[in-house]
Amino acid sequence: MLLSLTFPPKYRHRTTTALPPLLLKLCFSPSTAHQCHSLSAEELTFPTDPDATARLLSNCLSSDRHSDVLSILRRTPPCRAAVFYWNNLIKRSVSLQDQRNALHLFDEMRSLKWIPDEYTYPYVLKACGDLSVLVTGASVHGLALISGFTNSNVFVDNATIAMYGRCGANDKARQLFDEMLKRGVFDTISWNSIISIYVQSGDFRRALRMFEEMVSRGDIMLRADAVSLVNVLPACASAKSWRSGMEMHGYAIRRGLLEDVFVGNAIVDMYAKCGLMDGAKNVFDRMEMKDVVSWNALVTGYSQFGKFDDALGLFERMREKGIELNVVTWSAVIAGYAQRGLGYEALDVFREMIVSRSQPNAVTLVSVLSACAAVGALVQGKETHCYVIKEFLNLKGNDPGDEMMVINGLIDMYAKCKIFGIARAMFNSIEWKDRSVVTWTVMIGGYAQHGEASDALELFCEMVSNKCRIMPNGFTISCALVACARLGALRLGKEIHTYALRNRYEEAMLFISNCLIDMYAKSGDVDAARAVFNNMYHRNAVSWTSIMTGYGLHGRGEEALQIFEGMRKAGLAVDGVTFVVVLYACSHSGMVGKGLDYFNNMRNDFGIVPEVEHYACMVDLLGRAGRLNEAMKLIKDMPMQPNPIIWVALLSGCRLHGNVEIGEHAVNKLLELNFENDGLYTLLSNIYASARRWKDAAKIRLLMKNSGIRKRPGCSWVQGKKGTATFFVGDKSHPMTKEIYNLLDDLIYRIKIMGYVPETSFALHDVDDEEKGDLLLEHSEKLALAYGILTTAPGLPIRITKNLRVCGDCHTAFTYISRIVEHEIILRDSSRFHHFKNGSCSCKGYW
DNA sequence: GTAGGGTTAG
Repeated sequence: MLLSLTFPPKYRHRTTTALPPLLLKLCFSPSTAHQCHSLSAEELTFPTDPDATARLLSNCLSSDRHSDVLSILRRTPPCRAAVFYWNNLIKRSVSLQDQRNALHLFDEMRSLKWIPDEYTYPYVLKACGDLSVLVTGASVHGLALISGFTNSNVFVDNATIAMYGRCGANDKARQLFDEMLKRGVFDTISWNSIISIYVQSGDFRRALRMFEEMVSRGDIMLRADAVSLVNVLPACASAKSWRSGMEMHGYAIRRGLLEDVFVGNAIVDMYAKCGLMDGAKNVFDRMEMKDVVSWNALVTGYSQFGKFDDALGLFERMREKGIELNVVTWSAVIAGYAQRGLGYEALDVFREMIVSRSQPNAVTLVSVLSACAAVGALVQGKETHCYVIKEFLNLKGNDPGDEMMVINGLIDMYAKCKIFGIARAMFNSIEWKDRSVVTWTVMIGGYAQHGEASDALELFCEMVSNKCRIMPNGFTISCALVACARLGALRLGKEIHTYALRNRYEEAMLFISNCLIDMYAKSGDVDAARAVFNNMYHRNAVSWTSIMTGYGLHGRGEEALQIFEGMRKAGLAVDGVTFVVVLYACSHSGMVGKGLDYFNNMRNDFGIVPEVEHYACMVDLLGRAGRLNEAMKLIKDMPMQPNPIIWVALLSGCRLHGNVEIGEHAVNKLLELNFENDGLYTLLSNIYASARRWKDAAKIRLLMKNSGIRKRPGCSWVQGKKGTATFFVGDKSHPMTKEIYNLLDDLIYRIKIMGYVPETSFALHDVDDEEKGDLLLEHSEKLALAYGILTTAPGLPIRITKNLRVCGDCHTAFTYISRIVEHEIILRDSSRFHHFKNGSCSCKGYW
């Protein structure tokens, strides 16, 4: 129909039955001729005059009627002169990012017996490269080879190299490049292509070497141009080789290439990524032509090297100057806030972005979600989820990888807001094949960090099982180790340690090792933690503080302080966190004098102002040592408002030393702060019970009952040969219950002879002492110990973990029992580790 | 041919 409108009327009644001689000559096969004969009546209006066809094609092309061009080509017998029009259609398709269509056009033209020329191949090869279809690309390469274009036309060869590069066949690309070098037929583009391949595949060193070789050849015909620099500068940036970058900067000045805004931008970016912000700023200031990319490069440089204020200043200047902000600018600022944990500020910027009608993309949304995750802003996170559904997901032209990233961001956000139900449902709804390592990792990490450590490990095991066979990355390993640390899952932690060593996680080894230190220390084996620490190539402040915390946890304060001195000698910056750890180690080791010294001198000697956490450590330290009045005085003299942690620390001290008066004070303060939990009431009730104030203890229990607060049940677990056995108070569900209780009876009988007297105040119940002794017998840690003794080979340590603080009576009983069993008993409670051996405990009373 | 993003440790 269209055709009939565009044809000049004089051709209307001509038919194609009799082809003019020229066209006949150019017909390649009878089949095409046959097609010409089988046109419908309407289509018979097609011009038979080749000149008229050429004019018509030219007209259609110049008036952008591309579908008409195609229709005409389909009806025109193949001819060399008109291949140009096919090329044009293919080129257009490629530039419109419709690579599939480009390949279809190529197929169609060949099936119609047209012969592609030296201009066709580069476009088609580019389409193959963009689609990363190696097999198709190689067959196109083969066609070009038979047709005689390969090895004779530098454009086709360059395009072939680029195609192989995009398909990941770097060796093949290099082979072709080397052949071109041998023949002496190459140009700057050939070099740029091969260098670009190395940059894309992350082989920055080789890319830089190739660039140097290119420049040092001194070939007048082969000059590195703006494209070469723009190609290779990101390699300097990624490899952090600012020396090469500076040489390129010099080269750009010598060759007058700095005027190219792309080159200028690439140099600014190179300096910024190498952390040389002054260099970046200098180049930026001297650039005559700047665009939004120049600004963005500088803004992100400042943001990523901790100079976020400078980044924000630039952002403001951009706005003052009326520079049109693009999605990258907005995203960079949002991400900057999010990374610093300033989630609400990030959300404000996002709101502004929407108001200014900038269209957020995947990167923006991911940053916004990470902002929500950082501050646990569930409502805003859900709003963002709605936005994602309405404005982003299933949008035409979305990159599936981008969609996946946003979904990962959503899962992470829900998990960090502790909405595991939604997070897990989203995770489950993703098809197996679509789940990436990151998808698994955000889910595992979410569980691990927010108290669902066993779910984390279950998922981790599923991920690496034969069913899934997903290779965890460094992040995954770290998350799994965090979960092990939480559970004290030494056995699995060790397995993961071996796995990490076997599978070479070099680039993540700092993180993994730091997690390993923490895992070993929190699983009771601080010496293994120390071994990991000693074997590290690189250590950072976290490594030092982790091993210090480990020693602190185990009451090995002297060693912790030695580590602290080592850290200072190694020239590492000491910060507030370091001092929290130092004071913590002192308090768990009863080193009151040392702790006071450090606390009193930290401001003068290290310039660190004590914050509320440091005061909490001091209250804990004095409280554990029974110096409760001093602790009270410290709280009174604090320059800031005491927070619940301070009062809980004081209350624990009161429990340990039976101080009713100060304990009541602490509880009142906690209630004023609306801090209520089961632990608080249990502590107070314990304090009353130990002072034999049964009525008050009963009152508290009644209060708990009436206000619906239930004491979290004590729960202990022990790692046996056949996995982990868990015990609650009075638990009789274990298959070995009979043996366990028999052994306990026997042990208690024997330690009573040695002088053990049940400390009945720890049984909350208001019953006579004989019966209380029985209730004490049923404490979960005692059950776990008996099970441990029954299932552990003599000489090996028994590792028990308790969810709450260990009970005082159990502590005494364990001390006695450690004299008669051939095991070291390592008990981890919610506060610290106790190593019972030969009738003494490592905590030396400071528990 | 340049700029931005998700998951890890004290």
